[in-house]
Amino acid sequence: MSKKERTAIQPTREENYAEWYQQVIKAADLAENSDVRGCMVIKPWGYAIWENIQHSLDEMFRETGHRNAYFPIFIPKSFFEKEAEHVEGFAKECAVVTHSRLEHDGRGGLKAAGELTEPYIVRPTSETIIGSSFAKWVNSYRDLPLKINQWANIVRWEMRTRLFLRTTEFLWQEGHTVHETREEAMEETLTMLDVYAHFAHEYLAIPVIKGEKTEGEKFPGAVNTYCIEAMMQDKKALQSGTSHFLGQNFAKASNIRFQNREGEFDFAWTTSWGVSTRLIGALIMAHSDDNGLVLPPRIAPAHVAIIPIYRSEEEKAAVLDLAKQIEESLKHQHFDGIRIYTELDDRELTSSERNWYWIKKGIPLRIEIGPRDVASQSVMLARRDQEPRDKQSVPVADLIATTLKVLPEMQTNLYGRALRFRDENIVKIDSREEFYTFFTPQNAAQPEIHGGFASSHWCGNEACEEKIKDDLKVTIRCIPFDAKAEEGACICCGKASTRRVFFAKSY
RNA sequence: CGGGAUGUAGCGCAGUCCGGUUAGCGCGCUCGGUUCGGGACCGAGAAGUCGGAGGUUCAAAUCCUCUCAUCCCGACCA
Repeated sequence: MSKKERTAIQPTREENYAEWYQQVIKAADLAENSDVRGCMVIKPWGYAIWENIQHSLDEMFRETGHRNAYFPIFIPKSFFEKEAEHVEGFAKECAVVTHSRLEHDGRGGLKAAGELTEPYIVRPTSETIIGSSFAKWVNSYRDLPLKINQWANIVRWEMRTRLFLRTTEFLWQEGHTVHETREEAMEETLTMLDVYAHFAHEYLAIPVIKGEKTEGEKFPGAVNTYCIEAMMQDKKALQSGTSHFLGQNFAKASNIRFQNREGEFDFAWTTSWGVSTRLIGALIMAHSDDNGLVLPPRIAPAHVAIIPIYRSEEEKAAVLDLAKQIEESLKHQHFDGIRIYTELDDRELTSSERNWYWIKKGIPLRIEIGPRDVASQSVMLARRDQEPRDKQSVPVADLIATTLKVLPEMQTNLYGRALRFRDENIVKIDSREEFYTFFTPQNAAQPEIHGGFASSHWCGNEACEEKIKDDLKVTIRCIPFDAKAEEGACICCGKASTRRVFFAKSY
């Protein structure tokens, strides 16, 4: 009780959250910085998580009537200029291609040559380039709705980057749809937000709050932006996905028109929505602990690490024999429709080293098999959602049944844990003083640690939002959908308000 | 982009203030042996153009200038 256990990750979350986050990524070997400023190399274990995210989401997109397509990475500058707010929002973070070739500079190096007549922007988002195609594809109301998704890479020249959370280049999906009516486009916008929320809940085991962004926080060029917001373990908010109702703004900019049922021309109604590799950052910060990554089974690249333990060659033969037999039997199983992947780790390392290796990588289950187990025809089973030394002996005959029972149980357990944490850290605050105290760090040395989410009244005035942002670096994360109509006073100015919104510090 | 810090072996660091033989330490790695069910131990060994460029000096990891990268704080950021 008294002696503190050594944790696999140092510092701990408590000691230095930002550094802990970096160390978890390193220990799990998810990604690393590259030689290109702000860009990451996503390593196999991290990329496999992204692929799982892709597969699961892609099925949901397909089921909701979307089809995948691909559009150019380069966007002519003139396309970009068509939507004024859009330009305003993205201009400061665009990579611009101005030349088409390299020539020898006569000093042993190369210089850019072949200046383009019109510069290309490396896509920071694709509304405008996709819009130009949509304008050609849409002629009649019979062509609608048009529901397209693209999996792509994006470049935004951010000043400050952090692995997965904000990188110069990142991977994402962007849905772009075109509709005949405002109502239909709005329905699509909200449907896709639901898909994201469902995905976060069911696969990432992360509870999210669905809501609408304020005028100040919405997507440049959108009429309405909806989002899912999640709470990380440092109690900060992470915007995990957005869905935009674009009205006719982009249709007008890209000239997406169709002949309606009366034979007249109408501008179409469009939407766009996306989630990115940032979700991996959310996953890390929602579940991981001081021993490293913790992965919900439904998104984990592999589910069971099998760790044979032996001394002599005879022991090795017997133990490996059982290990292989177990691997064989497990890897054809499915839980929740997901195929179980195993990792038989017989590297020449001590068993505890191999054990800790997989703990740090967040694999849901570890199975240790030693000579004693061969004799008793049982194995030791350890769950990543429990302490490293909590293990249970399971007869080989029951192993498949136990695995199939435990994996979904862990998924539920992780969600429950995250939900409890979040709800414990959402506080209704009605006094301005209390609000300021709540968001003022207790310890100046660790300004990261603060209260959580505040559910407070807001009058709807942008000036109040701005004031709170300036004073506390706290923003309105969203106006939640499930907010009940309620009389109250704005936390900032005291004027009448009709509903609460969520305030928090965010990533 | 502003303020601060850091950059020395694969990783983590000392050495830099106050310039001086052959640049150290821990982990990791290789070889040999003992170990192995909670991050093993003993012995031997390999590995570094001190982030890069330029300068000062008889002499630079150390001083000066510039530059690149990373981290933290800010500004910025669907």
